[in-house]
Amino acid sequence: MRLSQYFLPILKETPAEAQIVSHRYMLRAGLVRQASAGIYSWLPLGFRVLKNIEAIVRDEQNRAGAQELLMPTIQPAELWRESGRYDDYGKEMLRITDRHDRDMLFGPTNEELITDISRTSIRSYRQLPKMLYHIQWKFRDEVRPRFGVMRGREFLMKDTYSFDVDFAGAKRSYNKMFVAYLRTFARLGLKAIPMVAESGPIGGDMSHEFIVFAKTGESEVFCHRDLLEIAVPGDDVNYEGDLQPIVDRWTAPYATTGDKHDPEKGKALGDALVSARGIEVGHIFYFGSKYSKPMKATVVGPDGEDVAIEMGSYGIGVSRLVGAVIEASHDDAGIIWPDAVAPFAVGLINLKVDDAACTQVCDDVYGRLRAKGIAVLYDDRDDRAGAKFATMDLIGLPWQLVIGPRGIKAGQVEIKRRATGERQDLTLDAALAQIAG
RNA sequence: CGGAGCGUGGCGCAGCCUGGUAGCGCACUAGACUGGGGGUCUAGGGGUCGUGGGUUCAAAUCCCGCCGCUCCGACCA
Repeated sequence: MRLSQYFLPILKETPAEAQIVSHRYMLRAGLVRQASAGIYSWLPLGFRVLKNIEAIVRDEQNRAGAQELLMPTIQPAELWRESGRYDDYGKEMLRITDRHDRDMLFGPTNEELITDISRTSIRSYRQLPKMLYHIQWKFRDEVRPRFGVMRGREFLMKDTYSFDVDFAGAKRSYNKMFVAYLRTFARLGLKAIPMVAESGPIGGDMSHEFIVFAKTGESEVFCHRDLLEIAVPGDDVNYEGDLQPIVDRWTAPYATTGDKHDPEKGKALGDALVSARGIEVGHIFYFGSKYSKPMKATVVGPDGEDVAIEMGSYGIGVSRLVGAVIEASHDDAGIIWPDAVAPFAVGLINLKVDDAACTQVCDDVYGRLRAKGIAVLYDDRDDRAGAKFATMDLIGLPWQLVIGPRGIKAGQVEIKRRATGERQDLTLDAALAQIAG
């Protein structure tokens, strides 16, 4: 993409409303624009990041055996009356009335819908287990939206729901998602630690929040430092095998969010205790028959008796992750995108567009990179070198390829790794080889 | 939902206290000079001062209502 033609509204000054670093950079780098409190438009650069994150989330869900579907944003109130949540949910739920005066709502979550789907289509235990997910916009009418996309009212979320005939099956589903989440966040370049979370109405230990450390995190968290060093399951992980040892390994060390912290246990860890602020990027939990019972989602079991389906739900805040990644990866000059989510892999800087030879080389390099399938943002604008460097640093592309008349004379180009700031003068071929990695 | 604050060209702000010609920086347009870390000069365009009412000869400025947005707290992926 040629920057001269790209829609990238960069802000030199920080908008007054942005308090935390990810929000500031998302506005300044032209990723999003606020439409209303807690509601954002995604501009081209931000949209690319959002889609990259979504693709990784999707890939890992599929790998774990979950199947994608898509449920609507607008739901009938009727289902929520069945589960009893229509009255319980309160003002966070945006209620709507259609032209026929029917009560509708903008979904804050999808348990009711998915339970309705399962009860009409899954009749026998032989059809289980199943894991279904969707990636969809949700709306929660937060009293006080803040921190940009980190706590918006409208947000993109991946929700998986598992269906099993008994607890042992539900546990296997839970473990699959546990492992999938470890892998997903690692691929996004994040170190996310599973922590014991509020277990909800069912109790037990099958509820974990996945937390990313960040100075601006919204809640205080505590964990054993060993958790920061455990290797994430690799591509070869077998989801059909026994995942319990992996889960045990990750859940053995102490790790909990602030509200469940036990100071005694913390003290016992001594130097090994890590206390930090964290951002919740995922939450998995088992809820048994909480919805299947009232909504009569049952299957015929092996013994011919009806049993309520055992369910769990597993969320990842996709849009929130854009903010979380920035919180975890930035410096004073701007964003530092991990390779896996970067909107473009390379920023190509033409230092002197009115130098015919220089532009010739840059155009050629632009073509070669694209031919290799490498996403490149080509700064072909007639602007000062300094301004171009500052823009590239702000938008945080992993590689900068800098080409100017001076280097061309010496047979060299400069590549800069955004994350380290390291710069190398190389021949063009060597630079391209390095970028292609 | 409790407490606090802010709405003035696209963005960041001053002006308001003490009523009297709407201003600055950035961005934008044109030209010239410049050219390896957010350049300089010249000349321009763009604002019914959130909105409705009130006071007054006169309201961005004083008073009241409403709307929007932000911050602290409680709450939440």
